[in-house]
Amino acid sequence: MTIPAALDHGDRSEVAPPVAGISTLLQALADPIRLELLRALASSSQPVACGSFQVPVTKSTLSHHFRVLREAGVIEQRCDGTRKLTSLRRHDLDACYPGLLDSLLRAPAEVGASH
Amino acid sequence: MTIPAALDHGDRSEVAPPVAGISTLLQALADPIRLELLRALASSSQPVACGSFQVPVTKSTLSHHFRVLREAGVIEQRCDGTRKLTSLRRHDLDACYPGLLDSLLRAPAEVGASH
DNA sequence: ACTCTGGTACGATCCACATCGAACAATACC
DNA sequence: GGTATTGTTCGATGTGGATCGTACCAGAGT
Repeated sequence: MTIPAALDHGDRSEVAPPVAGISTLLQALADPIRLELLRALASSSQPVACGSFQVPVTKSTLSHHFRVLREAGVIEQRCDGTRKLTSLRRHDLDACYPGLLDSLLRAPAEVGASH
Repeated sequence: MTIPAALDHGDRSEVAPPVAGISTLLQALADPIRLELLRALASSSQPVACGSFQVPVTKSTLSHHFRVLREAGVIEQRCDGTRKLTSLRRHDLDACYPGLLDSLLRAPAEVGASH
């Protein structure tokens, strides 16, 4: 079940942790800001740098949100020079919770997620 | 989208509130206890009395959880003599968030949801 | 070397919430 | 009437989390 060392690209600094349990996952996704981040990530095919998200929080708070998403197994981040590219772990999520991500993305976005 | 008054049965003491927004809904379902309640409700075809749930909390806390679920639009409750029968608003949920409920119920239950 | 730029880490603050016990309300039963 | 039974409501409490500012760190560019 563990990834054979020969197949695991050694340069991944952060071995993707398992996707979290369902309540942890829901908790991670229950925050409006994080939901917005999820949508942004889902709507872009390429990994996105943390700084290029338009959310009304400071960068430290943003960093916190990314940590929560990462620890819940929702996203993956790899360093690229001075910035960090974030991408959705769509495949893993679909494997663990089939249909969940799709149904969330299909849901109408929260208008004015600021409050 | 609002229900025409002529079609809305006036005798419903609790006019089923609209299902909440996605983050509120996720927040409501993120709690392990409430997820357990959801599963119990989903697995029984008939409405269930509040007291007959086997969760490790006092009845006041249980009442609180039911209130959260009710206000999020997840459940519906109607009085029956001395007890209150709770049922899942499966249809409304499926209408608002297609696939969400199914994917949640398909997810593996959190083992020992007690803590 | 210095200086941006992008991001993390740490402390502090504030607020929401899960929990409890106790008091209360309403129905059923004797 | 009284007494269970079933739930709700109301403090009070503790904990977790969302937020911020500041300090810090690592690359990239000059």
